[in-house]
Amino acid sequence: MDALGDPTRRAIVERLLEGPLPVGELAKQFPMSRPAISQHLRILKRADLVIDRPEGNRRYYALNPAGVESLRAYFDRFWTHALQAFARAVDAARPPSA
Amino acid sequence: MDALGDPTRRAIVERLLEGPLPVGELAKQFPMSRPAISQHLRILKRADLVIDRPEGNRRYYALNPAGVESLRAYFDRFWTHALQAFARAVDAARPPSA
DNA sequence: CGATTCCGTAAGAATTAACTTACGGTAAGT
DNA sequence: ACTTACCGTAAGTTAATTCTTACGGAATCG
Repeated sequence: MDALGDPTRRAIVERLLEGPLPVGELAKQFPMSRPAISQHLRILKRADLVIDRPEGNRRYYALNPAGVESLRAYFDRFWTHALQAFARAVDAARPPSA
Repeated sequence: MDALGDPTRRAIVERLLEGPLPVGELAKQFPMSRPAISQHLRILKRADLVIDRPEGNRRYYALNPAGVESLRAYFDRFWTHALQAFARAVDAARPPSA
C-alpha cells in the first residue's frame, strides 16, 4: 500500500495492467534511467504487487494477482465502512428539531 | 491519490470513517504534534478527501463523499483492468503446443 | 572466446516530505 | 477587557525518497 505512494510506481503498475514487460521496455516509457525503474520494481516486488520471471536475457515483470487482490480487499473494507459513515452523516445532517 | 501515500494520513482517514472530529481530538490519537495533524489535514483537503466545518471554537473534519467516491471509481477501473490482464495471463500460460 | 545486450545493486547527490517550535488570529469563558 | 482554548500557517531542521553514475554478473551473438 505504501508502494503505491509514488506516482512513478503507480504508472508502472498501470502499464503492467496491459501485460508483462521486460525492464528495458518498461524503462523506455519513463523519463528516468533504467536503474531507477529497477529500484521501483524492487519496491513493488517487496510489496508483492508484481512478480518477475527471467526469460533468456531479459526479465519480465507482471502484476501479481494475489497482491492486487489483497489490495482490493483492503479497499473493499474501506468503501463499506465509508458508506456506513456517509449514511450516519446524512442522518446527523437532519436537524433534530432546531 | 498521492494523499494516501502517507501512513499517518491513511490512519486519519480511517479514523474519520467513524465520524467527524475536531482537530484536537484527532491529534490526541497520534504521537505527533497538533500542527503536524493540521498539515496532514490540509493535504487531505486539497485532495478533496475531507471537508471541514467550523463549529464555534473547534473545526470539524469529515470524509468528503465525493472525493472518496472518485477514488473508488479509479480503483474500480483498476480492478476491472487487472482482471482482464490476469485472464490474458492465464491464456498465455497455456502452452500453445510445446 | 570476445563483444554486446540486459539487468541488479551499491554509493552518493539532490530533491522532497514530515515533523517541531513559534506565532497570530478567532471564539468562548470569567 | 482579560484570559484561556482551539486552530492554521510559517520557518527551519531532520529524516527519508528518489534519482544518477558506476560497476559486475549472466545470457546471447559473432
